[in-house]
Amino acid sequence: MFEIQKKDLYSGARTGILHTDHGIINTPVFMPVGTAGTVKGVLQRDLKEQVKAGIILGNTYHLYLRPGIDILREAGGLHKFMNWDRALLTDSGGYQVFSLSENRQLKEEGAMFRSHIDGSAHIFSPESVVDIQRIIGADIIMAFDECPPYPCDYDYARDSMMLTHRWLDRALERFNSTGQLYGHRQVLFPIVQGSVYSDLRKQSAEYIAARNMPGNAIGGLSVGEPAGMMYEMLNIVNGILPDDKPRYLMGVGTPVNILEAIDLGVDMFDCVMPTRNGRNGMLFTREGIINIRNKKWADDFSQIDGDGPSDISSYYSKAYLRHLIISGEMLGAQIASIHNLAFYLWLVDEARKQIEKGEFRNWKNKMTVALAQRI
RNA sequence: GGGGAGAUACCAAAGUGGCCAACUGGGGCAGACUGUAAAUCUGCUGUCGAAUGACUUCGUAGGUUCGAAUCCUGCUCUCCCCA
Repeated sequence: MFEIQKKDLYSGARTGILHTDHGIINTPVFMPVGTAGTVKGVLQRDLKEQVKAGIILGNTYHLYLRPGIDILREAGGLHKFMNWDRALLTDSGGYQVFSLSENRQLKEEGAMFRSHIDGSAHIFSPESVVDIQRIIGADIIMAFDECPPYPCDYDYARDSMMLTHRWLDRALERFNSTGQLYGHRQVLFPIVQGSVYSDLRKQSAEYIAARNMPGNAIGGLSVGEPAGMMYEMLNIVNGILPDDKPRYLMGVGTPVNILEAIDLGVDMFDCVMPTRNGRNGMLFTREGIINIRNKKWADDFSQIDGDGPSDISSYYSKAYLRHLIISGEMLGAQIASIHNLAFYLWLVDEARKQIEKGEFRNWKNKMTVALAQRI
């Protein structure tokens, strides 16, 4: 499924190709988040033509609650339902165990949720989450895990990690005893946990590596811990996870986080930041971060990002986009989302080119300074 | 011409003797957002100061009172009803 093309001599960075039945994906890759079967505010057409996304995310928890698995099955899976013929990855709902923690109870069997929509009670188990993801039909599906919060004491982190491991083995059993429903291949990625504790991360990475799955994910990071801690954990984990399998860092992150993680050997990313922060007026550019709501852009009629990552980025002016965002116009959210996503895709694509040229480290060091800047 | 109501900060609008530099919306300015319960949330918004605080404000000019956005009088302006 995955083949490495080029390894950087001076860092852990590498380029690769990920094969799916919905197209091949060059790594490093950024995957736009489309929780409820839509990347918020962005047409599928624009995901292809402007953003140039080869793979996007959906979320098991959200899709299970609405529209529900019956509709998804009837539709023939999420690809058909949303008319997306490129690759899909579904998150398992593990993150919702974390983010909706007030509405949930954890047990060995699984997690009891209360729907954020109507308060109704539901149970997710490692098995049922595999079943649901079979019905959704994503190319890559995720094991059901617990994403512990930060800070998190050692005992909780250890117990949580071990629960995630037990859940993984149950998920694998279910996954291996069921098949795809729609004629294309599905693979399951397990998830490394262990909070910010080196020995737990090591233990978890070894456990996950031993399952010999087609790809491996790293979860439970960027939940509030300092970035340095995240890099430290990545360094440990990536030293253990097999080289010849893609490594997916879940939920990360800022452009700088992504470049640092690529440096440490991560291949796949997703994050709500380009879309959510875009809707809220934050734009990512090569020169740094723009808060387009700031008054200083009111009469700046230059392109949002001249010579930028998408046609949209150069088609509209900063002053116009500011006006739209300030006015709460939905076109503003669309433009900002498309631009930011295109920027993220450009960033990882450029990283890939730099790795191929053997100049990744130098380029990254230059870029991280500019990218973190507020302009 | 007669009768009535009103004038509060950028806008709207509370407040009717001390807890008022003045509720609340909106607007403005800034911040947050990392496997999306987020087109959401937070802070500030008279002047000066990092702050304790100081100073100037509730149409306008006076007055009553220890104390006035609030009570009294004159003036200016606005709106409504009748003719």
